[in-house]
Amino acid sequence: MEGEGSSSSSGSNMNNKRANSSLEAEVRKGPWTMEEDLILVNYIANHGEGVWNNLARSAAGLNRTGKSCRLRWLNYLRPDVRRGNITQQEQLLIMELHSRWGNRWSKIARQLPGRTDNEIKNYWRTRIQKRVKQSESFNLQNAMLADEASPSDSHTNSTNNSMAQMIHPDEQMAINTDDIPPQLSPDSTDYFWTFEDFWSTQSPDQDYMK
DNA sequence: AAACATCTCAACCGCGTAGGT
DNA sequence: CACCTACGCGGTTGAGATGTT
Repeated sequence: MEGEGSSSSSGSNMNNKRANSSLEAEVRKGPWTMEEDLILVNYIANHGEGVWNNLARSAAGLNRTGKSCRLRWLNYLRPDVRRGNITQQEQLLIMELHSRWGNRWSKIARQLPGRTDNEIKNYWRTRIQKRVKQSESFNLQNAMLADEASPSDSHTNSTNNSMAQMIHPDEQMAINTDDIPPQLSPDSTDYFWTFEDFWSTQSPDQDYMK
């Protein structure tokens, strides 16, 4: 279904070293060079973005697929791409939107100007999801301990504090809980989690970045 | 200082879908 | 309606960076 041959090459032999093989004349893969970036930026400056396969064919000196060009532009070269750490505000928004929409990264990214779906997806997987998993096991341990200590007492009550209580007042404006449906949409069950899960692992002054 | 482990993120792939013929 | 092409999305990979022993 794709006209640019993505299916014709095995994913297991596609890094930079391999790109310098005899096949390079056909299509380059792997990390972009500064020269390639310049060619792409100049071409888009002159012709506008879109029609990526045309671009890939027409831009002299650029032996990339249209798909690769699109990705490079959208995720890295576009002037309005924000680079650098995700702010705490952005993090909260990502968490809220993910709880609402699941892994709809491009949809989430549209709510964060300058951030790309790829960046948000990576951020979620490497930072947030990791903490959620940690907190799940942590909560499980706590639950077991609580059951041993006082079987009649519900340990779940402790997680029923509203998220607003745990978030700095400045950040509460980013969260409109009225917009959050009572339950997730059916397609988001893979990554169901709660803010309580996340914040239970955080101390107030903790640095969220790296 | 070296070896090993873990993390990050740019880039790839496969798939679904929209639009044109 | 069937087919083809192009685009966009989400999942995954792996090289390089960073941390730990």
